[in-house]
Amino acid sequence: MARLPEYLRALHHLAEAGHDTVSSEALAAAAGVNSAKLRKDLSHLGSYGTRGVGYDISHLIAQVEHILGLHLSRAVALVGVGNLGHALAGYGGFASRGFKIVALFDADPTRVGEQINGLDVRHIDELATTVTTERITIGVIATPAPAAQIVADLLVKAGVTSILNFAPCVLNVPEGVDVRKVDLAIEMQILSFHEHRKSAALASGEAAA
Amino acid sequence: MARLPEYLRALHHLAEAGHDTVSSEALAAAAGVNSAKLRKDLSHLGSYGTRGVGYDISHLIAQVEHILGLHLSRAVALVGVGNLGHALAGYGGFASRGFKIVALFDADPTRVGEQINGLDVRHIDELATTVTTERITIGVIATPAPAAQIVADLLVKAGVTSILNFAPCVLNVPEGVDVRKVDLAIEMQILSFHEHRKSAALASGEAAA
DNA sequence: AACTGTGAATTTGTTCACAGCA
DNA sequence: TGCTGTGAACAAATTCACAGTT
Repeated sequence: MARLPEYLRALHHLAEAGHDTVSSEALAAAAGVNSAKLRKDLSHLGSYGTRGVGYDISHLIAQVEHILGLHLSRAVALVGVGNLGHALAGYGGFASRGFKIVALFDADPTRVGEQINGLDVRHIDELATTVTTERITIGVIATPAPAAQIVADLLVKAGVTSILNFAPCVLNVPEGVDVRKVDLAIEMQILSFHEHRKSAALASGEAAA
Repeated sequence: MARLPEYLRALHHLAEAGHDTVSSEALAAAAGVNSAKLRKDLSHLGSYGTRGVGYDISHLIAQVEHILGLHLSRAVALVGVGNLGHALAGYGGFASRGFKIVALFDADPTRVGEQINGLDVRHIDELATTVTTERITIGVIATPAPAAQIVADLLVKAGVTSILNFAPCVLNVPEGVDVRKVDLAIEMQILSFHEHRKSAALASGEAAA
């Protein structure tokens, strides 16, 4: 379930604040969801709550991390160390939440050899070998759109089975490979849409209000 | 509808490739969705297709851009020019798709005055004034989590009605303010979940296969 | 008394399948 | 004939509401 990571973040936050247990109501508020939905989600992992009390935070954290496979710490390769890729390579949020970027690649020879956060940028020709030797299973694509499909094919061929795609394009991958897409311009456009609706509603005199 | 931006991107791509019209089947493939879903989505904007032919690309682009409010070009403020904020400020994908970051803010005085992409980083104390004078309606939060709610409150108070939040936390905002969240670590954790499921399926001998 | 877990009701979203138009 | 637009069927997700446990 795609909401478990959000619950996990909220749980860690509560644990750091010194709490031992939490009710579905409180956890739902911290995660920004409805409490019934949260209970239903958690009940799918098994019954880890106590009626009248709530959920044991550290126990629930362990359960959720196990479901998400975060006890295993998977190796990640990042391809494309341009503007965004550079920031992702240096982003502390990955390491602190269980992911380790173990290799950086770029097609531009002038970038190869550069060091970012203690990692050398390697040429993309080395991708296949490195993915194998470092046992990389997750790839992050932060290249321009025209290169993204080529990189995706390389990653898949090398054995990567999950891809996080920041390039603004749809990737074609074989069955069994998971792709998640993050398109920053699309996020902005969705906000623009809401802005547009709001100003239109105002202009038309809020007849419904 | 949240899929329109994806259709728009695909349409622009087709237009650049020299196409004039496109069928729902082809456009759906380019956008990575089912063709019936695409037709239903587009039919909500009105009937802009021609039976037997398909959709006129440039006409449809104009319609979709209008629905999304992209003909208006809204001003954007970015708060937090750390690692990620820096990359976002320099990200070409915003400008090329109709958004203009017009102001950068940070709380750290050592960063104030720095220039990124021709924009001065201002101190967050100037946020309220700048948002008003520059008519900013969209705010991007790229601060650490503990600062995000404070920044969100500042933005809302200054008149911003849409927020794109990159900080790993839930924001509380009043009714009428839209928030979209992008959490990079959560994206990775969702991939980790799929990886975990796949390796579990393999280990248990793929009894279903 | 407080809170979980869950059937049932409801809403929302997706896909099918085809009538009807160019 | 090729393709859109859409009613109807289907599927999924969400929320309600409350029985049951601690």
